[in-house]
Amino acid sequence: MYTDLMNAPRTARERARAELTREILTAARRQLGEVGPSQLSLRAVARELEMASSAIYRYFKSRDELLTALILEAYNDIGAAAERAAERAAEPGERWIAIWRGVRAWALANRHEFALLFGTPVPGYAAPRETATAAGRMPLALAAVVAEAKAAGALAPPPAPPCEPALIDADMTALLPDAAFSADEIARIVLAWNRLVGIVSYELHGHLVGVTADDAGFFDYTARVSGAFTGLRFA
Amino acid sequence: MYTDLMNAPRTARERARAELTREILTAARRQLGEVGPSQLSLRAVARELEMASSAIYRYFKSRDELLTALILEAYNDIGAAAERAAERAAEPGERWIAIWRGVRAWALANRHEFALLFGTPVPGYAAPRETATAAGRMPLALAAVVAEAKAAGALAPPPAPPCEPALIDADMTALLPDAAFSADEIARIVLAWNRLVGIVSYELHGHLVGVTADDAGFFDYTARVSGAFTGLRFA
DNA sequence: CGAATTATGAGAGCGGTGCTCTCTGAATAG
DNA sequence: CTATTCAGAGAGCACCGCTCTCATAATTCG
Repeated sequence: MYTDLMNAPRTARERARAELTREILTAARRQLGEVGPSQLSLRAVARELEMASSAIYRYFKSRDELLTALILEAYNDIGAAAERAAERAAEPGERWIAIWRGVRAWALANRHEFALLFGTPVPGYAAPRETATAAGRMPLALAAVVAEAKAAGALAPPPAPPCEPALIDADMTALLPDAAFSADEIARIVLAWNRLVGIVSYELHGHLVGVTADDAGFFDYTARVSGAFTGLRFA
Repeated sequence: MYTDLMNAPRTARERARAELTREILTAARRQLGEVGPSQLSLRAVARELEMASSAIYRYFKSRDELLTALILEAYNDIGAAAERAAERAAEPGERWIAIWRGVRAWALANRHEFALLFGTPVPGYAAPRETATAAGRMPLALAAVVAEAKAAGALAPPPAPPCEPALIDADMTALLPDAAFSADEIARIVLAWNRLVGIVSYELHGHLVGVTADDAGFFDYTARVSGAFTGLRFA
């Protein structure tokens, strides 16, 4: 089910299958953008594609599986947005801000996808193995900036109490290769990542109305403060 | 609709109405705890109460209104948990940690309610006026600790770039009365509040699996780091 | 008190959902 | 050419939110 589209289809049937799978996915994504995850209806997707609703089940064995596929796409999408933003600036501090702004812009333009990734998990959903790498792209973009600063010797010493190494998963240190991050540095990157999606979620969900007066400005402030906390220096 | 239960009912009808409204609410909350917001079904609540599903609509004119009532309850609940936790410690640093732990404990024990408050907003929901004060109780408990430290002259100067006053809503400064907080101090409290629900959300949604090795320990680290960022001093 | 009004509950019904099953026809494999 | 696999359609099940009508009970008013 939801067979990998990249394995070159040979027969006409396989080609048609791959094509229709993509069509279902793009139609679903379109509708997701309009009505949000909870309202996304398999039957509506089938209607848009002018096929029987039962036929969809030949391609995705449940609504949850369709949503999972969309989650994977969205993770790659927001990760790509972060990576693209990172390329638009050279100096670590500027790169950091660029990534933050890029992620926020993506989230504002794709709020339902963002909700799908970081909002309430869909009930029947369990993250498959492949999701992890896609999900890691965005935080890895942040980590790369810190690694760059560290390599240049421009990483400021941590201000507050340090994080004990035992609190960080061993897989995590292994996942960040070249930089040889300390546990404390990893912890700060994790917190920065958490802060980024946290503040965007707050803005998207309306928790900041009557609190902040300038969402974009407060976001930039948050980005700088969070970067400084991670050890970056700003102009 | 969803008439205030506190206005003393006089006639038998009003008494019965108030009673049944409460029964619906508690049944709904029970089911919410089991299946989560998205799966909460008005018909199932009606079945549990052995009444026709259509009769529920005499008390809540839609599923969204029922959810709104549950949101209000949950906001007060988590706020009360924070306030109770605050009372269990005297010194500001300990109070801060106590509140954080209290909120986390509440969230772990009421994950679906927590999702209702800080997860993806329910589609048809628009926060009514009364919700604001209930929603403010938890962050206000945090602010109170900072105010206490400030009054005692024990608030450390801010480490990183300050927040410009223009970024904070005027209503917000007016809402925090006695403490005469600066915009920068408010911004830090807002960020601490955002961090608290952000890190709990990450833990609840599984974004920390394979990242942290000890959720409770990492949470405590986050609480300390966040407190220090806000200006508190820890032993 | 009796009549008029109002609030409440039950039931049927509408259009929607996810999902399963069976049946038919077309593409593939041997 | 035949046997098998696979894609699609349709009917149907159980559930959902919500609306409407109708009868009955509680309240208010003359």
